[in-house]
Amino acid sequence: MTSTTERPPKRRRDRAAREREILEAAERIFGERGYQGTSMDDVAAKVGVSKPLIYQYYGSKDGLFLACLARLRGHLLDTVADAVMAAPNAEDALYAGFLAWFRFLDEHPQAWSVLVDEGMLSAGPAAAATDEVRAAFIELIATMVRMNLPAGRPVDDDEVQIVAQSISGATERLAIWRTRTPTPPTPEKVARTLQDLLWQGLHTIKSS
Amino acid sequence: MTSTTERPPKRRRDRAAREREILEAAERIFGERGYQGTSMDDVAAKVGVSKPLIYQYYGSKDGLFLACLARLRGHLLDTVADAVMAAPNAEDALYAGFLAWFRFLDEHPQAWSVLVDEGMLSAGPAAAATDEVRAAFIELIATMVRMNLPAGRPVDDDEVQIVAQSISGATERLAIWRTRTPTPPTPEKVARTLQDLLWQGLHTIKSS
DNA sequence: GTCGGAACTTACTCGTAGTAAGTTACTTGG
DNA sequence: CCAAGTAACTTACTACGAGTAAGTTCCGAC
Repeated sequence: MTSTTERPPKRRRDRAAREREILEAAERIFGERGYQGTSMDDVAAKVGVSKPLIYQYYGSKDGLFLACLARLRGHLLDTVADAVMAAPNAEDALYAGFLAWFRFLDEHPQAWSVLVDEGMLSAGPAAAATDEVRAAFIELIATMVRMNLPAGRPVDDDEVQIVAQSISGATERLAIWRTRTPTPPTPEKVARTLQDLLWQGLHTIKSS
Repeated sequence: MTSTTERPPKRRRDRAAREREILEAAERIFGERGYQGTSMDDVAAKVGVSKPLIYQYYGSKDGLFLACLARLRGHLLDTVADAVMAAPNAEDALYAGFLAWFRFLDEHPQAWSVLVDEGMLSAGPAAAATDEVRAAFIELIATMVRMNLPAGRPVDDDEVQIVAQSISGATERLAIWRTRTPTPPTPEKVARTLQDLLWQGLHTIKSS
């Protein structure tokens, strides 16, 4: 007999638990299919919950994506910043930062595509959020670049910006390229080559 | 009297003329609002034509976007390649290539956003097309890099790829940054700084 | 003229973001 | 134990944009 009390599979959970559950599913699906390729119905189905609940908790698709981003952003930034700060000098810091970046993205491929590769939007809050992550990195790089220069001398800020933007763009593109190449060079190789490419040139930044 | 013959504003045109008209409108609107922000109804309304006609001529939204891309791609590639080829030596070629790139994008801002900044998609033919443009540039850069190296010596292809990808990423990010900065440095300044940053390091590429 | 094809439209389908309004289960005071 | 009260959750929509089926209108050739 189909007893009326036979419904134990998934009961109500409190808000915090459900939010975590939703966030986890969203990270997976966004990572697999990208922002555009993911529908809110997909996420709802995966969690086993109805769509409006997700809207109640996260407000919008952008809001959900943003929440996924926030975690990754912190994790990635910390990893790279720690590596940079632990290095004994500027030359090593440059290499260590690159290495940490490429290693992290190797080890968290779905994080990667959520953050940069697929997630890009033309406009809206999600794009703003990825830009924030980028801006934070660029600031980190600019700081490193200044550290590398003769102390006390004033510096051409435009040149620092140009260099920092270049490095950010280069590392991002390299990361994308590595995911799309069947047998990419190791993180060590890429970091080493990039360091070689940039190290000499970093001394050419002029005073302002 | 509202005479029945008072309808001269827009008559039928032959296919080629309409296609050009649609393409022109699409380039403008894609340039202003990005790929995602543009609807086929918008384009149809702008031209003063119904949506299915656009589908008949261009097949899909991707197809229309692709057609916009094709023109720009050729124009931009030619401009940069010409500048590179006209330079007397590798050092000047590097600078000339950067300069041509930044100048072109300064002079065709809407072209720019269609091509790289806003147009990015997660998947589909449009993304493939922008990737093709990028791939063409990377090949051009790789060729330049090889030219810059001692002739006859075998070269580490991984390192050339890493360097070419880096340069491509750097120039793209710099272009985006310049459009978003109120008073960006001149193309000359950016090209000069980038050249200084990279020139020394380009000699560190190793034999394979 | 009338026939044939190219140019063009109306009126849909389908999928997905987002919402209004209601229903069900848990909790807490009496 | 019971009756609110509220948090968790659902059904059943709207709105809008991509893409299509099936036609209608104009123009040129014979």
